[in-house]
Amino acid sequence: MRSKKRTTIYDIAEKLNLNPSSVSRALNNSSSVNDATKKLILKTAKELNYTRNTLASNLRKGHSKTIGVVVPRINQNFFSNVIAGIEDATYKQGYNLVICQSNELYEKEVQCVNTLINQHVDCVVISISVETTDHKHLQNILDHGIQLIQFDRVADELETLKVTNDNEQSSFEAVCHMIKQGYKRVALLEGPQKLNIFRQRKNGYLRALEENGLPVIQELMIENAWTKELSANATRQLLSLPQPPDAIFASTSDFSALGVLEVATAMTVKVPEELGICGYSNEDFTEITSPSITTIDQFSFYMGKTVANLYFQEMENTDTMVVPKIISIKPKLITRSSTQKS
Amino acid sequence: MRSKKRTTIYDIAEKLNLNPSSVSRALNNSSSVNDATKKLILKTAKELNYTRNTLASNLRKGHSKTIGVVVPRINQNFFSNVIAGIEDATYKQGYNLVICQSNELYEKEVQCVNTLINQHVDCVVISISVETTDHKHLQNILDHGIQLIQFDRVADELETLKVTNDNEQSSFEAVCHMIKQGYKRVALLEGPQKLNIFRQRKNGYLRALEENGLPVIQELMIENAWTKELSANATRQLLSLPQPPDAIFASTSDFSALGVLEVATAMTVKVPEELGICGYSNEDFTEITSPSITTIDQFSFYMGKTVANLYFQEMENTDTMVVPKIISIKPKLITRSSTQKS
DNA sequence: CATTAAAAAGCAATCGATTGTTTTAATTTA
DNA sequence: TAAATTAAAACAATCGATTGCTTTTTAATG
Repeated sequence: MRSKKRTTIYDIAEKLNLNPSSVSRALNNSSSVNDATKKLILKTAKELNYTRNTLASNLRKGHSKTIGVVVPRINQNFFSNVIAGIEDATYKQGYNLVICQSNELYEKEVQCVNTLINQHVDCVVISISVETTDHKHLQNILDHGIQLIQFDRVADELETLKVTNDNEQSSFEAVCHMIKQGYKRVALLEGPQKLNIFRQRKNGYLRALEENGLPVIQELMIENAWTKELSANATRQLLSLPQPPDAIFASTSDFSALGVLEVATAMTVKVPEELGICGYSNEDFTEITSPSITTIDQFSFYMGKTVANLYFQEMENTDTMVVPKIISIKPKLITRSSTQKS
Repeated sequence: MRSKKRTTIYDIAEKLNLNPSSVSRALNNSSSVNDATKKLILKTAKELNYTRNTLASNLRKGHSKTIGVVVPRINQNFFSNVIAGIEDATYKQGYNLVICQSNELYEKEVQCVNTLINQHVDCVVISISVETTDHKHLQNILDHGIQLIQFDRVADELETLKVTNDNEQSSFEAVCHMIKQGYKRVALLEGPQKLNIFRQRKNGYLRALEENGLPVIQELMIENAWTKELSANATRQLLSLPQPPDAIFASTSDFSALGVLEVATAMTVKVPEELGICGYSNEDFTEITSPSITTIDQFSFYMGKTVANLYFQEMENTDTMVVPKIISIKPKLITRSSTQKS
């Protein structure tokens, strides 16, 4: 099994009494090979079951036609959709994807990045882990002359190509929507503020309160409620307040929103009449809970495509300097029953 | 950006007035390099920001330390979990993953496979598309001396390493469970019978009927109901029958089960009292529908790990022949409200 | 028919790391 | 101190494809 030798251009050359270079050119459809011999070479290649050794080819050519992707978790809806989007776009260009997951661990993220650098990928696409505050490893990518595109969770300090969601604006709109529905005490479940996306969402929330002339109430803002369980706990705490909120913006995820909904139901607090709920991400299940959950769609698949296309675009300006560029995608508020107070 | 030249072992050698071979050996911690020089080389390598060119290394070594994965869709819970499992296991061994998606298209699947062969991956892990009936491309993998592992949706005819779910048994148990709950007319929503997994599930269904002395009723078995929409249609059709079923086994997926549930609710058919529902896959949402949906857990993450470990195991028997081997994982029935008739 | 231009094929270096073999240097033994 | 042994480093070929340059062959032109 493992010792089977593969056909190379030398084998083809030898069989046809030609020079390997001609074989190579023929296989690359160069015009400096006679059509007849070209046909002959192609035929023989097929006969001998030849396939190009991409390793050798890329080594010679100086690139790998490979894009490395690092995400916290592959099996998370948002990320797997982004990856699917990237794959969709890169595949057409003959590029391959090498996927790594950091598992939200800084150490593993650094390892992943190093592996990708070793692999000589042409580009690294990354969404950083929650633990990541230091960016030496990202700088290292750049130092190796490798293109770097950050998406979603990006390191603001590092000037690179970025594709982000406009978290601030979408959160603003979500909270405005809730206020317009008549909710007056809107609570916020925050994610780790280390991550810029969660800071932005908080800012959107604050701006919405402000623009609607509502006070900012500290006890209605719960830090680090970014899992279903943490959100459930937070909800219990919030609903037991002397002055409980009449709405909760689970800015971290739909899973958090789900946690809220479950606790509310358990405590016989009526949603949406007594409590409005808004999540984030538009997971499939938000449509089918009862009541269905208002949320924000991030266009994850499209985001992936955007990332890929950004790379190909930048590829083309060979000689010009790389200018840090940020593409911001505007997420869409999906209003559902969980916020239909009226 | 793109013209930045990377440090090679030659650069290090030149700087230290040594031979590249010594540098290489030092970096590989060979014993035939003096400890002092080894340290010096390592230090210089770090200074010059050296990283090994895996392309060159692999070319020389004759392998790529890369595993190619082909799945119908990356962003499908089951598959992304399997991939996460594979990644988890392979990462530790210093292997990389190249991921492709066939989008359920035969043509694209063939293309993916060819790319992976070109890439000289060490192993291809595949779950075939719904369109795939022909297996030349898989044979081709073998012919190139590349290890091949099929999982979940496998081509029975091709003798390779396989990791599968025991679909027959789990379906049998699911239907038995429903019958035990008192359901007497259990309908079946089938997937495309081209795929062996769907054939097996049907067999399990049939065996359950037989062993419980229930008749097989043709009009209760609906072909090709493998999306939410198709299942919804099928359900409408089933529930309008003069003698409608009192339970539906949506053997294709939980999404199908969801379709069933929605139609039942719309038609004011009470679940589980008047209609039992069982899905397949244990998607997250099955827990939170009302009622929650009985389903079957496939241990997808574990399945991925199993695939990876199978490869590493087989790696070790260098000289022995590869014996076709099948690892069958027993899925687990998760009983929930949607089948609690009593 | 000789000369020139163009087409086709061959030659050889290159990408960067690895590794079997040889040479040199250092150390040990007689 | 010379010979033998061992350690360390140098040399050179190799993996397979690509590509600039040279040579050979063929076709075209005057």
